[in-house]
Amino acid sequence: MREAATAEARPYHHGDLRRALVDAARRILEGEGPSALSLRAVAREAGVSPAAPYHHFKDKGELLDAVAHVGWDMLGEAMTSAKGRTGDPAAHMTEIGVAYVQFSRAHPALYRVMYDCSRDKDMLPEGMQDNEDSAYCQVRETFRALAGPTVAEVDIELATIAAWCAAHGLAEMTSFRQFDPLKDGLGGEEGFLRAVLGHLGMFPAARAKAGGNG
Amino acid sequence: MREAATAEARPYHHGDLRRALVDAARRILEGEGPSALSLRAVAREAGVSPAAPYHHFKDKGELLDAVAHVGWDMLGEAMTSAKGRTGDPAAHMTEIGVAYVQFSRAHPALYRVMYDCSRDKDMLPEGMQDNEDSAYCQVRETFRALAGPTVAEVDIELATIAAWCAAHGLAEMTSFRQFDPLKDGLGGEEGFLRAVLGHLGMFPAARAKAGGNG
DNA sequence: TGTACATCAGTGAACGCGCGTTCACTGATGTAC
DNA sequence: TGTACATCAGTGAACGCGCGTTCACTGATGTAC
Repeated sequence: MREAATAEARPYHHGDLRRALVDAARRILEGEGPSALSLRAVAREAGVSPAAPYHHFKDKGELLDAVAHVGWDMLGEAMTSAKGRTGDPAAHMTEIGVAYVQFSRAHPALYRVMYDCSRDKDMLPEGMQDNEDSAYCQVRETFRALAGPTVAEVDIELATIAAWCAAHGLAEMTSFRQFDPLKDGLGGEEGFLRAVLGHLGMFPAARAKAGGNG
Repeated sequence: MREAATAEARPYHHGDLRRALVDAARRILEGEGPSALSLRAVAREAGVSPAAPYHHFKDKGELLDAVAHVGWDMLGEAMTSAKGRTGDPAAHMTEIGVAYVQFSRAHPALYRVMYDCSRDKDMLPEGMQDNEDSAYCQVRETFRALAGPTVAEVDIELATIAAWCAAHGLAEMTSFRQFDPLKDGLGGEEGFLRAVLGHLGMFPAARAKAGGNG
């Protein structure tokens, strides 16, 4: 709000334009989707000239990277708190999976940007890298805790990838309207998510909750 | 080739411009990726004026839809022939899954367009619709054959969705370079695909082939 | 078989648009002495 | 405490670009008689 285009008496120096630009970009994503996210539109939304962003970002790509970074932070936090919401370790993976898809549903345009940024470079997005605190590592450590010491490292890695693929696929599919009747029959979207995850083998608790059939 | 920009003695009337435009679009996708796919570029590639496509397509979107249509046809065929390549019904799902991901790897830009076309409309892409011959129905019928008559319809539907999500997620993840070492350790990309699918529960034959661990 | 004419499928120039980026500039801030 | 000056972070106009689409047009084709 403070950074909106209607900046009445903003001083010449903004103070925190970098952050304001990232926020403006997010607002545009929420409101108009990824195709509206131009550098000029971001500057406009932040109430600043089209050249101003260049004092904070090398080019458009660098701004997008910053936006994606915020997105991965948000997703990581959503996953962490979903995990903390249940005391049952066996349910951790399912809760993380549900939280992942729900994040993508709540911020579809941001979610798109998070992957698009890295796809062009054929590089893993930030949240999937082997950093200390990445979202991906969170999933892997959850698997490791569930697996115990006898399971081979490569299998933990593969299970993590498999779960990630499933969640990402579900995140992209869930938006399609044709699934609405099915969702209604399963108690809403969350019921649908748990039912699908229950069929995926990585999410045993979801399977139980969804009725144990299949 | 015949429709390429170097059209020496093409007659005034093209004869089959509609098809030539779709082919040109596919050539652009293969060579330069989705971001290069403008209506003008397609016309250029087909050796025709920028206005010519409007005699065959209402607008750019309609051309893209036609390109996506071809893509879904190709994918459906790839899945059918993968299924036919093994006599073991238990392996059908896995072979279809591998074929799916391999198609996306062979035609990454086309694959993107196939989904992008429908995402904007929040509608299922063609290949996922409940048509007689859609790729999606092919998967569902494969599940139905494996499941037998006691399994509830909704579970067949959910299993189909789950498998589709997993395959789509894997298709999008497999391109990331960071997985290359893992692929090398698993006998190349196909080994990697089978190993990940083997962790996904929908693909029991892959699990067996990948070593049965996990 | 010839001819008039409607229709089809192209051309090429032009429209307005928004984009990413650069430029010379200027106002504000911070620092050395 | 003042002052000179370097640096920082903005401005606003302009650049060239490629885009989707429209327009009046024209060449080629097909058809009725």
